[in-house]
Amino acid sequence: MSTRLKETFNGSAPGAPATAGAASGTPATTGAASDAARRPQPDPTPPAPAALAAKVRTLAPSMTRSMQRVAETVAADPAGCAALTVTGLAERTGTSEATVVRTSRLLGYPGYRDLRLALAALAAQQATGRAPAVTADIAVDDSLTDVVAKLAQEEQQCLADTAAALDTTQLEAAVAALAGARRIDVYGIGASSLVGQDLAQKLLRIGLIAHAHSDPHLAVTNAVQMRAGDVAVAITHSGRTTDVIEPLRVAFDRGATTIAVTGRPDGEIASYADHILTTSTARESELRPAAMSSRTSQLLVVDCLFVGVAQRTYETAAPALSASYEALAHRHAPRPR
Amino acid sequence: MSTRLKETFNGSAPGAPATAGAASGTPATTGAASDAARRPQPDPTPPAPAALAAKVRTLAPSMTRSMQRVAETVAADPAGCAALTVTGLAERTGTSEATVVRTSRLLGYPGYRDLRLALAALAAQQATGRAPAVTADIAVDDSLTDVVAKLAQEEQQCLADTAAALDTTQLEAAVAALAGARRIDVYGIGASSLVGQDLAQKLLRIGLIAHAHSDPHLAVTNAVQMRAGDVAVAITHSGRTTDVIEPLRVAFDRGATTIAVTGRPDGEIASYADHILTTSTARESELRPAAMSSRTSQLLVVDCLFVGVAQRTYETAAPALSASYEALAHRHAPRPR
DNA sequence: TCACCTCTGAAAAGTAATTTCAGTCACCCG
DNA sequence: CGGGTGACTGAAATTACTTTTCAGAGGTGA
Repeated sequence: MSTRLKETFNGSAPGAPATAGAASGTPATTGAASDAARRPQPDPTPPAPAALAAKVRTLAPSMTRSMQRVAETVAADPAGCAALTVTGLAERTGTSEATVVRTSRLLGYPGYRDLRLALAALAAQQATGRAPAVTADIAVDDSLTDVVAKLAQEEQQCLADTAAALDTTQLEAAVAALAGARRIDVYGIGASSLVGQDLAQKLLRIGLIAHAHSDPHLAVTNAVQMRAGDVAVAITHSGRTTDVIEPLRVAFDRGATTIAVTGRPDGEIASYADHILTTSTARESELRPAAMSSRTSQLLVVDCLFVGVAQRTYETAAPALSASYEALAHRHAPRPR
Repeated sequence: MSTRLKETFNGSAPGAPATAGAASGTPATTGAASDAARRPQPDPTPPAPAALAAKVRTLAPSMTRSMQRVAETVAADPAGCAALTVTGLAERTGTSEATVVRTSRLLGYPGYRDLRLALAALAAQQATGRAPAVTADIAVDDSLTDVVAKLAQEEQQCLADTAAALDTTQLEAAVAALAGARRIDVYGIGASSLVGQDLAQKLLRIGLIAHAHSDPHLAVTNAVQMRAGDVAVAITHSGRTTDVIEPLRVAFDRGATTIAVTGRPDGEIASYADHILTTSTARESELRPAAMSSRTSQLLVVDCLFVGVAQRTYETAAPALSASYEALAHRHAPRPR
């Protein structure tokens, strides 16, 4: 059958011998025209996406021995072959460049370049497909690559859980209280102390009077000063950290509005909280103590509080934000490069 | 291979006195000298797999305008760009072939050919992967429900980007250094200070001697005491916070092993870091300053460091972890219910 | 304003892909 | 059994694409 294409692909009819440049652009002779006309489809298949192995099997019978070698090599190790040039692949399969190109054509690509691209794509698909859920606990002998993947995965899950479980009504109330507060105290101990400082830093940045306390004694001392119109925020994952509950109780008794950010909305701390924001907890393992996921979760809640407050005090918050940015500029070395 | 590329920017190597040196290093410090001597490796970046969008964001600030155009085009439409030749992409972005090649290099590939391969791979992943994830900026009039959803979404993305872009080799080296450290100093200012404290807290928990400094003067004072066998960690998103660079430089000069956790691996801080861990940067908007995403990213890196160290010192870490847990038990109110 | 320095793209140089072409081999027919 | 025929193959020539070089444009600081 004439389908046995004359190696040449574009309409360079044998009519014009040698013929340098003219080939592509020239409208051409009758011979070329009819050739083009009779070239309905070089190959009915569009650049195959990922069903390459199947295609190789289908087409194998119509291939010559050398071409089969190329096709099989390619199907067996897409990733490896994608890294090779024509010459490289020719060598690896013990054939010539011409054969590689011919194989590429037979498989439905315009040339080797495109086969190579498809190979890279295929390799990527295989790679992602082969990476199933990494839900397993982090083990002592996990590679660092695994550790990174698992940690990222777990924290992402934690964020999703927290967002889904967060009570918008409570959040709304908490934001309103913060936005109108005369002064804000934040209580947190240990890991939660950092979250508290983060909140206080952010609120300060938009012009609110906020202070984070991690010293239980000082916290209580300060709490005594609180009164109606003030807001106290307590952050504790367990919901029963006495050193944090105590100042919140004091502030509550003094008439301040109290907010609890906790993973145990039924804990003792709930008794003294006007608004409760629940953080979620991920499974924890030996190497991944609760502190990690609770922190992630708490920070998301804190960010939500901050953005909410910033929205409601936009008139003052926006200028304050850019001002604090400007003020820090000179603490940085001159632009590199 | 033999083609020793000429235009190689390899400015990535901090030592290159050509550009960076002229600009910032002019004051002629001892740092520059020891720096050149101890320069770790020419290009720490392996061909990124799929973290391309993140990488573009990270590197964008250090790119010229035309390069940014190329990088953005490529990040926005990997599939489309994979089909283009250098010339095609140059035309599409209104630049020249040279610029496209330069951009490819900056992104960590040997040349355009390889970037194109990676693009094809990325496109394939995206195609099989999930929906494009629509992330609009947070607006002033968004409802709190929207705010929660958007924040959670963005932080998740940030985690994924960070994990994908994290250089395992660097991480491995950093973990090894920390695990064997005689003492560990952590430098961080502002928002990064909290991350630093988090790291120090965690390391303390597993029996290492770690201290976080947020006072620049005290940090330098402490850095002077560092010597070989000690490890200094600096955390700065911008990579050019002088108050953090300074103590790291001092520790570096004293012979300590230095680690930088930064969003700008090409920043000045790179000159004094034996190991660089790159955090990724999310788009930032007015209501969501860079601090938020950088913090999320930094914390993931810190967690990875911690888990890595805990694995390598498991014999002592495991008992230490449970011991600290026990020790805190009495600070909690009796179990509710 | 001038000197300097970086960025940029046009074009040269180089590398990889494609096509040509002639040699080889197997098969088939006389 | 021998000669002819046609298909397969790889070396070499050609073409397409990529990379490097280089000089001018545009900006910046003195």
